[in-house]
Amino acid sequence: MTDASDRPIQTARKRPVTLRDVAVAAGVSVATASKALNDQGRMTQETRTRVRAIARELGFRPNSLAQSLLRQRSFTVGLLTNDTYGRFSLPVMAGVSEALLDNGVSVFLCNVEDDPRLGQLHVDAMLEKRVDGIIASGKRLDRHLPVDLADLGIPVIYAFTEPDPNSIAFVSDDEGGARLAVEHLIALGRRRIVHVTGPETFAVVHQRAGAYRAVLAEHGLAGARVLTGAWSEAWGHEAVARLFDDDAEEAPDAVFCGNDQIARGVVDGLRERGLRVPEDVGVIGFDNWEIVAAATRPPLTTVDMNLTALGREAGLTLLSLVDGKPVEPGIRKLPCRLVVRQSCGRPPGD
Amino acid sequence: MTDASDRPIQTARKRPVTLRDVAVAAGVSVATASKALNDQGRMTQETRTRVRAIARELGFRPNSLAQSLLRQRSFTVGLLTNDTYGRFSLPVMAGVSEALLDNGVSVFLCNVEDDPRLGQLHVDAMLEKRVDGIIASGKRLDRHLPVDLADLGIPVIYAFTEPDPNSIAFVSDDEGGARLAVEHLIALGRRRIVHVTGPETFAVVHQRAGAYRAVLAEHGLAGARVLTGAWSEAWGHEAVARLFDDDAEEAPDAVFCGNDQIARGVVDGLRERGLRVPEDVGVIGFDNWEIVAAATRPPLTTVDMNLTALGREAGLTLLSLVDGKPVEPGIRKLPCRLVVRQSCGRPPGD
DNA sequence: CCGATCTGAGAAAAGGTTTTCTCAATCCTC
DNA sequence: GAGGATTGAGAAAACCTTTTCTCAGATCGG
Repeated sequence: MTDASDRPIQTARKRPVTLRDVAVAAGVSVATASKALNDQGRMTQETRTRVRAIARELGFRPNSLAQSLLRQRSFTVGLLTNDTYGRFSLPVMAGVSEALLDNGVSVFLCNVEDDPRLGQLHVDAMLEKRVDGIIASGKRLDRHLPVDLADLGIPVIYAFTEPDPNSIAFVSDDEGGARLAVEHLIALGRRRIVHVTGPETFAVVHQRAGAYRAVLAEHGLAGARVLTGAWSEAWGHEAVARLFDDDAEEAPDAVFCGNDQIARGVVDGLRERGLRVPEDVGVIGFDNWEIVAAATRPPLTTVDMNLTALGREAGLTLLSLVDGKPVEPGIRKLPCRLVVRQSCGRPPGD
Repeated sequence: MTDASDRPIQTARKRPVTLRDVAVAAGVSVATASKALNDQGRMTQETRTRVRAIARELGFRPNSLAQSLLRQRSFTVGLLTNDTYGRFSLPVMAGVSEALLDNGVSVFLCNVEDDPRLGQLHVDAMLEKRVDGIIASGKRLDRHLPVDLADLGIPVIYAFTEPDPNSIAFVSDDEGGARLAVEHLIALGRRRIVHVTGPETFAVVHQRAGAYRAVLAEHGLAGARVLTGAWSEAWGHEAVARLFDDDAEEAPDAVFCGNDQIARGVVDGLRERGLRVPEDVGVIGFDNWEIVAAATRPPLTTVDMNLTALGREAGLTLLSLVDGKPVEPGIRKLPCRLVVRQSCGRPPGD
């Protein structure tokens, strides 16, 4: 077999066309070419259009490396997260990306797991690449990323993760979300509502449980009951056993769950006991994780934390900061949204 | 209330330390400073260590924009995907990122959905940022991204998505994966194995079904049966009804499912019929989507497509290409891996 | 002690773009 | 027609780093 040197082999990239090439082709100086393309400086309309036509023809793309070097601005930001499976940070990322794309800003995604060494590595890489700012995100509202982002010399925004003191952060309003859920159940006529949620080591567990108790109290309902466990289907399943096995006459008529997986376990557990959802027991989840919420039978009514909107706000705020506009430090809570499906029954008047 | 100008407000980023600053502080020229830091050129050891000490002291970080401009290499690549929820592309991304981080390369993540306009926008942005190369990924092996990546002038690698002709691609070996699954079931003594999978519009459905039939034939087993439907739990559930309602004496003793969600639906359906998994029926999934596979009761035995390894290979190959090394075009199939949990029973001798 | 070699370090160019400054030519006004 | 204003366009500096070239002084061999 001879050397198949005619076979197409991927290699050799062509030299990109520079402003100089355009200038030469148009018979003007690079300065004039630059001004023609940027609508700057003074020249005849003829020159301007000629340069532009040639630039288009040659497929000229300004080298953003050179621009960045000059402008001291890279039009690049870093998104740091420890949420490997993207459960929370991908929606945030979608929002950030959406907000920034329109401004010509690209996003470096860096997953640091929970490894400080990896975190430092990524932060160093971002700093060297001269990102204009950093958005820190995560999988938990009450845990720090394994890196210190203070005094980096560039703006930092926290989105859905534990912020540094005196920084700017966007988080979901978990109390508000819990209120939405419980008030929805009450509006549907449920009276014996229990709360099955995650481990007590999570701050949101307390926030939501507090709101749950407060709403019950506001409506004169006694018998608040909070069961904490894992964030898993198995725990939802087990919680049903605990709730419905002892005294059936006082059994709950609704379960407010700390996430959709627990809710799914609860629904499955109820069905195995011959209890109908939503006729006998209403179930409401949290997170609106489509893949779980929509696959549950019946599909879950749940609370959506609006993570994409949160990411969008974070992105826009970061841009303000990069532009030098002052922004008050503090934690902004963004409202949640109720997504009504079928696991609680139809709302009245619907 | 007076103007609280003493309140800490995020603004004003400090000017980064440049090589010039280091040189001045060390009393040498920038050329010498550069050489000192890069172990180049000739100078006394004393000068070298002094410059380095000062650089460290000042927290000097070379501006990678300037380096990139000079080296014609940005140490940046783009990862293009249309997999919004990251089901497939996040593991790929993890592998890519892992392979590149060690080489000082950062990754722009760009989600283009299925929108050609968005795709073009992202590709243009990447080209302007002078990425060294692009990795195209997706949620489906037999669909193109909504962008044309040919003739971009930079290397492109396809990972878990439909490649252009004559390009370089890494995909999972779905036939091999299916063989693993069916042979596993046969090794466990199952004889009446059916295949419940996704829509016929997917190429992988045919590939896997073909391998399934082939393995049955190789073992002298007749009665191959393929049921196609949606990639959903609901379909798995419904398939069980079709399979187990008609003639119970010839009911299957194993179900090979096209993905973990279908498998989950099958397991649930079987339980509702009083059939035990794995004692009465073995069930095997595909994808090894932890969140589904591990939450199923019993946990699913399933096929893992090794997407992270696939991403790593893609990343390393892209680097070779960027370094100018020639790489043969073609499609590389990477082997799948069987993940044994409990839904098929314990393998003999285990 | 003189020419050749070696050593340490700086000057300058390059990479691509933007912006300010400069300058020659043209136009206007009186 | 002379002086000033205006216009079109180019030269050069700046952004920051790397690398090649140059050069003065020191060292060495004879």
